[in-house]
Amino acid sequence: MTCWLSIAVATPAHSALGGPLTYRSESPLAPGTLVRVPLGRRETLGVVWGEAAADDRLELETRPVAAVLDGIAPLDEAWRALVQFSAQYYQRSIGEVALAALPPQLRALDAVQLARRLKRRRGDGGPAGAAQPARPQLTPGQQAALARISSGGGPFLLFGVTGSGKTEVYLRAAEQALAADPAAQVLVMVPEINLTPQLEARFRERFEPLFGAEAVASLHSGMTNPQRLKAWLAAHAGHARIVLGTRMSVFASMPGLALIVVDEEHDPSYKQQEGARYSARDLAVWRGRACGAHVVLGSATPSLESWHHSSPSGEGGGRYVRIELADRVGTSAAGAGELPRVRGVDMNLQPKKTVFSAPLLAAIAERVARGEQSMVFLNRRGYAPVLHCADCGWKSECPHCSAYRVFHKIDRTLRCHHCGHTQPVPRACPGCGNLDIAPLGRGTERLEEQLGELLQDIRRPDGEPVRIARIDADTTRAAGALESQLAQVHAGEVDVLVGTQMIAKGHDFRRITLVAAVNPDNALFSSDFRAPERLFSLLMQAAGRAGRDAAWGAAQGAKSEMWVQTFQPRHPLFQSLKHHDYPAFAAQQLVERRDAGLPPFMFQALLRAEARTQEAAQAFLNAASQDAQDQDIDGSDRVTRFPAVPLTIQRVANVERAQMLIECDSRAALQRFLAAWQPLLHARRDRAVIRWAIDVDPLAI
DNA sequence: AGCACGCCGACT
DNA sequence: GTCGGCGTGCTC
Repeated sequence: MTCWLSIAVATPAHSALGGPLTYRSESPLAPGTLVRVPLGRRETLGVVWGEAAADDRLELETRPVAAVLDGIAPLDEAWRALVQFSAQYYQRSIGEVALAALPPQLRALDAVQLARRLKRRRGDGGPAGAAQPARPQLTPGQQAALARISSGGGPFLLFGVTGSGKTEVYLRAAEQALAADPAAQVLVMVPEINLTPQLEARFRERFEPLFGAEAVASLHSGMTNPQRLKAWLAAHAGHARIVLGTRMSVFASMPGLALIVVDEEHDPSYKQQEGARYSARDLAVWRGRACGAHVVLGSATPSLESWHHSSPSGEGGGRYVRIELADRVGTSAAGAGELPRVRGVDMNLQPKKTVFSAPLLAAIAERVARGEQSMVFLNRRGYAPVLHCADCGWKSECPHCSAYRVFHKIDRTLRCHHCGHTQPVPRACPGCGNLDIAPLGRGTERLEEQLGELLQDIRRPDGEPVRIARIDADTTRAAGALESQLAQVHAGEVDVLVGTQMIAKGHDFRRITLVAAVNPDNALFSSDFRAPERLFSLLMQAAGRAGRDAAWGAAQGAKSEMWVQTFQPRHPLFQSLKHHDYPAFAAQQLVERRDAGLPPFMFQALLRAEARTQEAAQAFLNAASQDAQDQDIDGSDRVTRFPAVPLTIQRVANVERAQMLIECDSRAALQRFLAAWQPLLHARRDRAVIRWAIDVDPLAI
C-alpha cells in the first residue's frame, strides 16, 4: 500500500523550500519516525510529520523514503508540538528547527552504524540504588520554596541572591519529581556549562548514587558528536532521568518530562543568535505548560521580562509565581554569608586618567599582604582597543569591518574581534610614517601590566612578590586552559585575578574577598537599552563571588568588598547595587521602559539583511516594508516599522549589514504580521541580498 | 545549507 | 593540457 508522507527535512528558511516535503512509502509510518530520504543528489535525515495532503501527491514527482531508522522510537507528540511552535513563533521552517534539534551525528550515521551504536549501550550497570547521599539541612526559606513548587501551578520565578541556596531547591524539586514517578525526567538548563561545572557536579553527586551514572546526561555544544548522540539517545529512551544542558537542551526529547529548571534565567546566552533565534527560557516555559511539567526559573537578578510578569501570588493568567529566597545560606552572627559591602569610588574626584584609584589600590595591596585574593574585571580584552597616531590621526581600523582592530601586546598583533583578521603591529604609522603610534584606551592585558607595576613593591605574607593572573578569551583559548587557570586560583597561587566578565560568572572563587569593577560606566551610556540590566546583573554576580566559602569566609565574609569605580556615583543603578536591592533597580528600570515604550511593555522583532553594499541591504528592508503596506497584510496597521538602519558594526568581513525594527504592543498582532509578511520576503528574491533573517524578541537592537 | 554545474587562472 | 577558484541554481 503506497502512502504519501509529509516529512520535515533540513531546508533553510532562506531557500524556496518552505514546509515539510512529500515522499512515498510502501508502508505507513507514524508521525515522529526518523527516516532517511533522498534530497537532490544526497540522502538526508528527515522526521515524518504526518500524512501528506491529497493534492500534494499530484503536484510533483514524489521520491520514496530511502530507509527507516527503526531502532529509535518515533519522536512524541509533545516534542513535535514544541518544534512546530518554535518554527512558527521564530519564523523558520519546521524542518530547520526539527533537524537542528536532533544530534548532528544522527544525520551522519547510516542504518548499520546506528544499529551498532544502539547495541553498544546495552549491558550498562543498572541503577545503583545506593543509600541516599547526605543532604544539607534546608533553611526555612528553602523549605517554603520547595513546598510552594511541589504544590503545583507555576511557572515559578525563584528569586534569590547568589548563595541563597537556589541550587539545593532545584535538587530537592528534582528529587521529588523523580521519586513521584519512576518514568519522570527532569531537565536542568544552565547558561554555559563550562562556566558552571559546580552545578553539574552537584547534580551528579546527588543523583548518580541513586539512579546510576547513566541517569544524569549532559547536553551541550562542547561535547563531541558521539557523546551528544549518546546523551540524546539516553534522554529519548527515558534512561536519562536528569538532563543537564545549555539552551539547545530545551529541544531534548524527554518523554517523561516532569520538571524544567532554568538556572540564571536572565542570562543572554539562552537566546540563540543564529539560525532559528529562539529563547530557550521562553520555550522552556511554553514546553512546561504544553506537557504539564513544572517550570522553575531561577535568578538573583531576573530578566525584567520575567520580573514584570511575576508576582508573589502569581495571580493573573499565564503569570509567574515569584518565590523569594531572602537570606544567604550560612548567615550567622559571625558574618559569614553576608553580602559584601559595596564601595563606590567617585572618579570625578580622582586625578585625570586614573585607572586604579588610590583607595582601591590600597585595598588590593592590603589584601595581598594579608594573603587574601582580589578580582578585578574589565569588559574588554586585549591590550588597547585601538592604536592611534597622534600626528595624522590614523587609527587601527580593520580593512574588512567597520571596527577598530585591538592591539594585543603579547604577540604584537592587531586583531579584529569581529572577523578575526590579524596582522603584526606596523613599526611606523601606515598613514604618515611616524614612528610614534600609541595605544588608546585599555583592555585586560594592559590592566594586568599596569597593576603589576603599581603593586611591584607589595609582598605576600610569605615575602614573595605579588602574583597576578589574567583570565579572558585570549588566555583560555587552548583546551583545558581555563580549568588549569582556575585550579591555580583555587590553590591560592594567585593573589590578584584580572579578567573579563568571564571571571565574574559562575565560578566560586572561595578565597576572594575583594571584587572590583574598574570602569563599568560604558553600559550606562550604551545605545542598547538592556545594557544597564546586564551591568547590574554582572555586578551583582561579581559581588556574589566574594566571601562564599563558609569555612574560609567565617572571618572573611563580613569584610568582603565589592568596589565600583564610576563617574556616575549617584546613578540609580549603583545606588541599588549598594543595597543589593534588585527590586529597586527593576522598579526604576521598568518605569523607564514603560515611559520609553520598550519591552516588556512593547514587543519587538528585527528584520536583518546582509548585502555587498549598505544601500542594497537597506533597500531590501525598506522595499519589504513597503510590500507590507501595499498589500495591507494582516496586522500591518498595528505594527510600527522603523526605517532601515545600518547595524552598530555596519560591516563585518566585507559584508554590509542593515536592520529594521518592528514594534507592536500586542504579541499576537506582531505574530500575525510576521507570519503574513514572511511569504512576501521570500517572494522578493533580491539578488543583491546575501541573506536575511527575522529575529523575534531580539536581545539587542 | 549542501552539492552540483560552469567557466577562467597556475601547475605537472 | 588538467586542477581548482567560487558564482548561481536546484532540491519533494
